[in-house]
Amino acid sequence: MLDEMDKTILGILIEDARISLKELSQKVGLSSPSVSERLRRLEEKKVIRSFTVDIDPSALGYNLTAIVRVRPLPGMLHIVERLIQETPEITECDKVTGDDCFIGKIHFRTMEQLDTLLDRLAEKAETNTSIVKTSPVKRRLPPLG
Amino acid sequence: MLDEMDKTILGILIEDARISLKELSQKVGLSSPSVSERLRRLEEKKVIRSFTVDIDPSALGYNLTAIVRVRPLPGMLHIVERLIQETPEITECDKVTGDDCFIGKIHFRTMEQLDTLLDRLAEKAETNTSIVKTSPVKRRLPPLG
DNA sequence: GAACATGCTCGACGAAATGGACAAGACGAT
DNA sequence: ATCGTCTTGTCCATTTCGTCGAGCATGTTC
Repeated sequence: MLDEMDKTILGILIEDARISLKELSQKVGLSSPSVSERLRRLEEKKVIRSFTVDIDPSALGYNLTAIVRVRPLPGMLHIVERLIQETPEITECDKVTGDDCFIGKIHFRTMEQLDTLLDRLAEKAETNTSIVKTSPVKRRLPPLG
Repeated sequence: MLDEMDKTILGILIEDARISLKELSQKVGLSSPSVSERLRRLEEKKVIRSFTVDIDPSALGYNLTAIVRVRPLPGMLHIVERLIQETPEITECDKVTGDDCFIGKIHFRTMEQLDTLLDRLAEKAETNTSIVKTSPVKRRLPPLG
C-alpha cells in the first residue's frame, strides 16, 4: 500500500511539514513534480489526514493536564458523550471497552478550573481523575514498517 | 503573551500547515514578511513545537487501538518506564498520580500482537487494558482564549 | 511485439519567499 | 514635551520555488 519512498517522505514530513518540495525531493532523490504527485495521492488516500502544527498547550496557559475515566450513570451515556464533546478543554477522548466507558484528556489552568469541569460531569457520571506528572512518551507514530 | 493576530494565525495553521505565507498573510490582513516574522517568533518561543503531518494509523495497518494503565511491581518503576519508551507501538504515555502509574496508548494490528506486547509488560507490572471502540473527540486544541 | 498505463525527468514560466531599507507607534528617561 | 529606541510593520528587488506540459523508460496485458 505504501512503498519505501512514501514512508521516507512521511518520515521527513513528520519532522517538518513546511519543508519545501524542492528540499524534500532532494532528500529523497526524486524530482519535485514526482514528490508533489506522491503528496497529492497520500492526501487523496487519506494516509495524510492533514498538515498541522503542534502547539504547546502550556504556551496557551494550560499548565496542567489530567486523564479522566468516565463511567456514565444508567441512561446517561449519550448525554455524557455530548457533554464531553462540548467541553473544549477535553482535547481527546476515546470510547472504550471495560468498566470505564470514556477515557479523555483534559487541559486546564488551575485546580479550581478542573473542579468546575469535573463538577459538570459529576451529575451524570462517575469519574476517576489522574493528574499528569510527566509524559515519558510524547506523541509519536507507530513503526512505519 | 499571544495577541489576537497570533491566535488567528495558529488557528489557520492547525487546519493547514502547508498554506503559503502569501495566502496566510492575505487571510489575516498582514504582509507576508510580518507573518513570516511572527511564525519565526512563535517557533522561537516554542509556542509552535513543530510543523507536522497527521497520519492515519490505520493507513499503516494499525487498525486497532487500546489504552493501557500500567502499575509497575515494587522496584520496577524505572525498568517499566524504559520498556514503555522502547515499545514503538506505544505512541503516547503519561506518568500520572493515583493508583495507576502510567497511562498509554497502543496501536496494533491483531489481538495476537496486543497479547505479545502486553506479555512483555506483565512480568514487571500489572496492566489494565481497554480497547478503543470509537473516538468521540479527535485530537484538538483547548480554547486559544 | 504492439498498445497502454504508470511513474519518472526536464525545462520554462509564473508565483511565492526572502532580505534590506525604511516608516509609524509605544514607551522611558531626561 | 522631546529625544532615543524598541517593536512591528510595509514596500520593493532579488532569489528561490512550484507547476505545467512534453517526452521517456519500464512493466503489463492481450
